[in-house]
Amino acid sequence: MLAFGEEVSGYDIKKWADWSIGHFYWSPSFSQVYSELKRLESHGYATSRVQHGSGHRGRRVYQITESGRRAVERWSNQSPIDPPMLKHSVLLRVCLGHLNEPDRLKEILQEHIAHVDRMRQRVATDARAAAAEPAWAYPRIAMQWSERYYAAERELALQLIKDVDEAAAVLARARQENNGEFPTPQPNRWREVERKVRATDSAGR
Amino acid sequence: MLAFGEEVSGYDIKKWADWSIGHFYWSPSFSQVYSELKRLESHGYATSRVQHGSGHRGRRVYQITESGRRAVERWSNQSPIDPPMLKHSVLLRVCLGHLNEPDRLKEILQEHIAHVDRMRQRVATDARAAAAEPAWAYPRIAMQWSERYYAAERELALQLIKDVDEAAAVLARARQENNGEFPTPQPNRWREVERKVRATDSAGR
DNA sequence: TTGCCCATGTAATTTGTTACATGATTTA
DNA sequence: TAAATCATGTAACAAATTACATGGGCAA
Repeated sequence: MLAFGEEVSGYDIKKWADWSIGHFYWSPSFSQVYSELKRLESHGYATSRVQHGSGHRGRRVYQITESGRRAVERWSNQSPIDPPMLKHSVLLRVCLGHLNEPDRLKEILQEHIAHVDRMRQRVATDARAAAAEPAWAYPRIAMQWSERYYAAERELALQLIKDVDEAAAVLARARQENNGEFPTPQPNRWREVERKVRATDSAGR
Repeated sequence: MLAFGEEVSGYDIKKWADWSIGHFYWSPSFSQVYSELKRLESHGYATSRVQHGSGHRGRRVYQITESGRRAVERWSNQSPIDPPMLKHSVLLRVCLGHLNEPDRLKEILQEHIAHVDRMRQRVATDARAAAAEPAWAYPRIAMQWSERYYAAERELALQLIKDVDEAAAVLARARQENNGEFPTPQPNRWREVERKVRATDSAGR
């Protein structure tokens, strides 16, 4: 975030992260921001000074160095693009759906949708605000992406609510044919499947 | 994953995680799987035994206990539903777009799309395979969700490629008006914006 | 018969969070 | 003037990865 050239404090960075990149990249805790800033400085990627007076009790502000700018540019241009990492605990619950009542599962999905809608509203407002500064042109299109991402997330969750009924029906039918017991998959059945899938997968390339 | 009732080893779990859960929840490293299994056992949530012979050099397999089943059921039903966590380094690069040539940025987005397409193909095949086992009804709809998620990701990236041109144009124009220098945002300008946004945000609730 | 993948783990390290401490400033 | 928020940090802990070690089975 220092790469935008502003002189900012750790507190600023955390707040800004919550506001913008937090939507598509997790926002670190305050304590980590502070310690990473120190690390950046020790590597010569940033310099710091303490701002006194004018209503502050000594706030340390950081500024990127030329070496730091080059390093982040190098990262952005050349580092391998690793796949996005997602930890979607709601989907994890769906995957373990047989442990919940279908209605409870759908309730959880509705709550999830409500949260997504709130986030979408927020990022939409922020994206409009970002339009005021030309320097924020790229952060702005990233925020617009987030807005559309939340919209997609909503639609996917709605579809999933329908699918829950279907899965519940499949399980109920299998249970009947299995004397009321939850059907256990054939031991290690998924391993054959995975092997077969991987074979056709590598053949396709 | 033990909650499906099968007796599995750490290796099995890791492979299965890569295959299914990995699409919507990150897949842990082998070493973590092994140590977490030990922890589960120490808490009485699972039992283990060593399988000998038949082409194995002593593989330790784990099975969930009743206490473990109740614990995961409790988690799934009652634990607070925290928001999904995303770490999308491609979007991070877009956000830092002013460090790259727009063409390089679009190249990165194209590579990302290619990766997404591969993953989508894989999960689609896996989801079809999962249809064979009634016990996999819920994992299956989770995989179908992943398939649609990848489809959405693709569309979002395509839109973003268009937006990059727009942002590049905005920046170029601002640079001209700024004697060829990259425009720096007004110091802490975003803080006012954030304050204003938050104010209207809380008023809305 | 050599090299590769399967399989299981340990140790060291990195990454990131929570809990706590502290004081200054704003606002109700 | 009390409570909330701004602001900066430290210490302890938890989560997760990488590097490494080891041996068995299988295919060229």
